[in-house]
Parts: sequence; structure tokens; C-alpha cells
Amino acid sequence: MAPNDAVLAPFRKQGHDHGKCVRDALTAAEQVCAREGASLTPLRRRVLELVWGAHAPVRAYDLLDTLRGERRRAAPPTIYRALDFLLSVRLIHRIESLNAFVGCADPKHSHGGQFLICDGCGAVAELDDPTIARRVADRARALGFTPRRQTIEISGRCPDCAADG
Amino acid sequence: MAPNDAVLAPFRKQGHDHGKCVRDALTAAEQVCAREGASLTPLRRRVLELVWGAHAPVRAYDLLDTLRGERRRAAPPTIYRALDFLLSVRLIHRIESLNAFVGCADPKHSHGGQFLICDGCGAVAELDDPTIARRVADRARALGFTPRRQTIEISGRCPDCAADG
DNA sequence: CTGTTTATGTTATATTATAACAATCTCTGT
DNA sequence: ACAGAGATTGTTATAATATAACATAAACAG
Ligand SMILES: [Zn+2]
Ligand SMILES: [Zn+2]
Ligand SMILES: [Zn+2]
Ligand SMILES: [Zn+2]
Repeated sequence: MAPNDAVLAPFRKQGHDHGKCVRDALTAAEQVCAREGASLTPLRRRVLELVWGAHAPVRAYDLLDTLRGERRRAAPPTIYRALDFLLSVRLIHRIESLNAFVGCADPKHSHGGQFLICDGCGAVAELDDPTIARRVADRARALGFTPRRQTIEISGRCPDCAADG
Repeated sequence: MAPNDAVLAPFRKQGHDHGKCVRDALTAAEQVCAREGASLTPLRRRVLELVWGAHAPVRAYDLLDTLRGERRRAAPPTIYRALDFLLSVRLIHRIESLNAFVGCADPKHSHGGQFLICDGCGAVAELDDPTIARRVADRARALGFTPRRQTIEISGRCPDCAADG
């Protein structure tokens, strides 16, 4: 398996076992929370599972609609609080340019991810190129700025969608 | 004047002539629009001027409030259409992580800017480091992705605010 | 237990953005 | 000047995203 394969999984409509993606993500989540003493309640766990449901960014109110099917009293704060928790332990990322959320591909290591967002199919792949992150941070510091968080989002066309229209 | 001076102007509360910033921005805007055959109407020009009012990102509804003082019938579409126009000719940028807008420091050259956003004072400085932009684009292309637009936003503390709390 | 913290429920509202259609302005060709 | 076409702005309504504020209920430590 080429090293790019994991990164590009979201762009492969067929040929990746997404059930396994989700199971692995939940397992990793348990470990991360245990390590940090954070409490992954059933609600938070379920929201994380829903975020992972597609290999694509999900909007808060879509999560809410789904959750309402199984938990009558879900309201906007229900979802936003769960999302805030998941963000705080870095199990998910927020895609600023889409107002949407996506599961973190590598929650065990701290990082400000870089995201490739396909205009065609909506899929998002998460890179983690330390060279880019470091270069950006260095450039900021060279100007006397103290960086805290990076948001790097690249819109364009994934391999499949570039081939089509 | 050191080369960083222009970039850091937004972080210097004193000692930069902001009136000149605005006048220069409007002059450049006229030129850009003339060159592209775009029509910088009084309304659009005024909204651009308001965006430049502070050297900081401005939210759409704040612009709307201001505009209403001088144009009774301003409504959300008034502002959003003007902003869409200004974005389309790249006279302003949208800061995704703030849902806010900021004047482009260099509208004569096409670029996906990189933004340093101060948590303390709210000021935003625009970099344009081609090395970063190229590296990001190259990395995307190496994965078969065709990049169209980059969003790069760095939150942190500007020199002044890092010195304080 | 009992108070304290954490998590969730509940209602209401704030903030950001767009849809849809009407009116007006601008420009062009005659 | 006039008609028609396209661009711009006005107007009303509503969609989409997010948070405030306070109530209730679990979880947990002493
Ligand atoms: Zn998957
Ligand atoms: Zn991640
Ligand atoms: Zn710019
Ligand atoms: Zn500052």
C-alpha cells in the first residue's frame, strides 16, 4: 500500500472499508480520552460516530436531524456542546470554509491539519505535512507574531472529480 | 523602512497613517476595476471604504449598521452583494475563521493570501509568501488533487499583544 | 449521604447568509 | 429620442448557523 493511500482514502468512493474507518476512529477516541482524562459519554461518542458516518464534512444541523431520530430531546446545544467537546480533545476538526466538521484522521498526535476539499464530491482529505506547518509558523514568528493555531484549507478537485467535468 | 513594515502596519496602533491606507486602497480599487472592466459603483466603493475603515476584519452586519446611517434602505442583500462583488474582483478577502472581511493589501496581484489574526486586538495582517503558497499547491498536486483556492489563517498574538497578558 | 462538579435538557434568541421578485438604472443600437 | 437587454439595487421573507441563560440530572469526592 503506497503511503498516500491513507490520505486519499476519502477520495476513493469504492475500495475502502469505511466501516473499519469508523471503528478505528472510535477505538482511537477511547484511547485519547482515557489518556487525557476526558469523558467520552455515550452522547459524545455517538456524535463522533455520526461525524465519521461519511468520509466528508458534516454540518451541525444535519447531525442534529439524524440524532433526533434516536434521541427526541436533541436540540442545537446538544450538538454544539458535543462538537465543542470533540474539538477540544481534537477528535474532530472544523472546516472553516464550509462551517462543517470532519473526523480527525490522526487524533493521537497533535497537529493543525491541512485539508484538501473537493468541490465536486465534497470529500475532504487531511494532510499533515510538517514542512508546511513549520514554514507557516516560522514565517509568522519572523514577523514577531506568536502563532497558536493554523487553518489551512485547499479547495479544488479530487483525482476522480478532476477527470470528470 | 524595513520590508516587514508594510505587512505589520495593521499591528501598529500608532504610527501608521491609516487615512492614507484607505485612500491608497480606493485608488488601487479604481485601477483594478478599470482594468477588469468591472463597475465600482458608489455603493460598492463606499462598502470597500467601510471595510477599510479599521485595519481589522469587519463583519457584514456591522457594515450594514454603519451603512444604514447614511442609506436608509440598506438591507442584508445590499451588503452581501457589495461584498460578493468586492470578493470577485479580489479587492477584499474573507476571513473564514471569523466570518469577516478585510481589505486586500495588494489587489493588483492575484494571490491567495495568508493571514495573521491577533486574538488580542483583532487586527489582521496579510502575508503573501509565495514559497508557502507553492509548497501547499505542490503537495496537493502530488496527491493528484487540483488546487483552486487556498485558505491560510494563523491565529495567535501580534507583537504588541504578546507583550501584554 | 451531601455538597460540588460535570453533563444534559429546555427555551429563547443572536448571528450570518440567501431566495425570490420588483424596480430602476445604464448602455446600446436604431 | 426610444426600445430593449442586461446590470444594479430595493424589498420582503426566510434559511442556516450558533449561543445565552437557566433548569435538571448524573457523576463523583469527601
Ligand atoms: Zn472512510
Ligand atoms: Zn487531524
Ligand atoms: Zn490580498
Ligand atoms: Zn494584537
